[in-house]
Amino acid sequence: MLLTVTMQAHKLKKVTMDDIARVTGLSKMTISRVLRNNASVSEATRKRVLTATKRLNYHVDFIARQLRAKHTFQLGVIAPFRGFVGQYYFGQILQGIQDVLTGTEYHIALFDSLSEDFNDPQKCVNLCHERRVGGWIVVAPGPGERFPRTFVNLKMPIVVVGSSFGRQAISYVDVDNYNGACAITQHLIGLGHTRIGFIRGRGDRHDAAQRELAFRKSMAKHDLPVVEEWIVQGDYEMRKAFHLSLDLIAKGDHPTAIFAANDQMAYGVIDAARVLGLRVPEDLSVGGFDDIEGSAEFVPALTTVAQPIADLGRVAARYLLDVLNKPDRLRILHERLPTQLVTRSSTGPPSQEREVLKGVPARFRLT
Amino acid sequence: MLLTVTMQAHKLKKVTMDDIARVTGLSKMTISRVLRNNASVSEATRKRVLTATKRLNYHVDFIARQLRAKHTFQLGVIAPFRGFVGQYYFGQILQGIQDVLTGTEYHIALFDSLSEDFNDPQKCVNLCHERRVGGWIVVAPGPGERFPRTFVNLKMPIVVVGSSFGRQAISYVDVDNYNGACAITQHLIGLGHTRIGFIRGRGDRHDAAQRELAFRKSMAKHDLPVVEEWIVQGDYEMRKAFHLSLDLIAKGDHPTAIFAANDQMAYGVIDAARVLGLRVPEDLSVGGFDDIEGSAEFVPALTTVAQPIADLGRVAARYLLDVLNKPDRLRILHERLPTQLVTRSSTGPPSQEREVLKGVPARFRLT
DNA sequence: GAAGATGAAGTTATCGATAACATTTCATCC
DNA sequence: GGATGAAATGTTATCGATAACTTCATCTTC
Repeated sequence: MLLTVTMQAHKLKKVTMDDIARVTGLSKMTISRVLRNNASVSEATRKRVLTATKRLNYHVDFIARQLRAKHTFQLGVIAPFRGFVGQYYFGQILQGIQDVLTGTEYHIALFDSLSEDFNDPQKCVNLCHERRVGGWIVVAPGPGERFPRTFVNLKMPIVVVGSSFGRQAISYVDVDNYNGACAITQHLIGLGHTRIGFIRGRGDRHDAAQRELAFRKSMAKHDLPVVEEWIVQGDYEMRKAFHLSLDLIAKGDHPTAIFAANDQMAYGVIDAARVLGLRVPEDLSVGGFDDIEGSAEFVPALTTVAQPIADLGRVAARYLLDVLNKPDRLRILHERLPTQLVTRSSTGPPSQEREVLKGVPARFRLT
Repeated sequence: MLLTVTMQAHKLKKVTMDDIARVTGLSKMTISRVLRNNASVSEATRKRVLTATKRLNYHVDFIARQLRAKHTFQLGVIAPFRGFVGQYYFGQILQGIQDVLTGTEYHIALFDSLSEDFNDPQKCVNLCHERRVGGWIVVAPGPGERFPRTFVNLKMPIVVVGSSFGRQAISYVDVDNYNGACAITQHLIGLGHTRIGFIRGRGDRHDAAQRELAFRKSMAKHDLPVVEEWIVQGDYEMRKAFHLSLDLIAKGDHPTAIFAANDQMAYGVIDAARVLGLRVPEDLSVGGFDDIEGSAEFVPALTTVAQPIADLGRVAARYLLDVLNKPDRLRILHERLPTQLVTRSSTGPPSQEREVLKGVPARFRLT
């Protein structure tokens, strides 16, 4: 339904500083001084100006101010819209960024990293020059994305969140995936598990690789064998992990513990275990990574690795504001925030009895 | 780790039109005409200008252009960061908006509706005046939020997504919650169910109310009794629905079908059924609403109501661009996009046997 | 009481692009 | 060949705020 209303739309005859100047009999500059609150103005005129400002309903025009300041008081946040925005992880980062920006004059401009604007090198350069944001926060870029490097070349302040770029001259903040994954693997080993499976995250992701590496190293450190067919390729989604786990568990000889590279997949594993009649953690311990919303209330409550996701956003935003305030020197930030092992009820010592059976209950066994 | 590199940071000595004009021996205005591609310029000068433009690596300054155009070529998207951004629903809407904006000069500025900027009336007016966005898209405002009205009063182009504002002079796009909920209720009734439970969405949400109303009316239309203790208050989250369902089903006398007001809650219901040993759909049919990612692959595949969520964003963005292009008349948009019933395997005819038993298997029964 | 310091304003130029108007050029037509 | 007008280009003013400089009055200080 589309009503056409006869009505003057949004026609701004904006009140400007000139108007205030005329009304008060002062000069435009004095008005500016009062409003910016930064130079010597007598108390009397200050009052006079503020009164007029209120009476005429004056508001600064940011665009004009920006033209002088030469940037827009915005931070550009670049994230992959498809499959990422709309996830808990992204929401938390955004929240963290906003936390820092609240109370400053800065706001968020949001861009889709999957759009042509970033993947066509020419367009990318244009965008970067034309949209005069103060700095860029790139969220979870894949390893194939080249635009962060372009931005650096153009001398734009930039910080990457949730992907490490090694020792390159690109700033980043990430969580410490490696040590987090070590912690949970060692937790499982400490409980007495020797037969541990691993469900990988998306193949193209840096964090997935880190978590796997940590798993392997931790196993090796304790002289435990890594069974290659118990390491399967997931995609960070619950469904895939569910089906993978059905296969994995249904094999006569299955692990007593599974470390899924994120919580979503851990849910899938538990779901599969339940379908096959295995109890968690008595028959199968399951560990996750992320500690997403709901993992604490999940039944069974999930043992996982908590990431300070919102802090990623906070650190990134603070870094950029800092760079913008002191643009004389460009500091490069390489930071990995510590994670924390959260022990709940989805993991426990392996049941000796089950270990002997080495398989699913007979009624579920594939023949 | 914070390295301090001695390096000149982002110091723009921008190339301007004046530079191009000087180099080519033309006037600034001609340069502008070539670049904006809109007036008569000879092919020769056009080439000359474009060459120089490339050679000097010139890029328009959006801020300056904005100052003349009197707006920022941005659409302001306002959404509740806490608990909403980071959800599938939000991601889809954003994607839809971006779809429309891609190829235009417009970009997205993102604001948190929960921040003081919008809830303090004074700050809200300031923000609205100062950030010169072309128009505002307000995503899923609660019924208590007053700022959409403020924006309308200030004559700002605005459109609300995912909440209806009745016949007020505020534009909105929403899905047709009412008819969608009717469809799935009738589907259950059509299968032969007469004992149907309902799990409500969040109490303060308009869509939750609509879905409940539709459920009640549909039941009444078929002369079926609405059992009040089978209508329980959920919160759109899986966990709550899980626990509510445990209680609901564990009562000796339980419904043969449950309509959960969204898919997340439907998952919770199914989970509870599984824990209590009920088969879905043989012992309990479960219907959802939303058709979120994963509902098709869920086991059992979920019968639900598909919403064209991304279309909400598309319609909203298109409406705003339209208003901005023809600002002479303000059109008011009231649109409810149709939903579609998706029949999958989580619903089926009630089992006669179960109906007689009217309860959970004896071993689970509370005594 | 004169020189200099301080405070409170005003003036001018500028950020970079573009609308509105003005001018020049040149082809076309009776 | 002079009138006509469209095409191609130039000039000026403007968007709104602010930095940098200037002016003027008042206040110190020896």
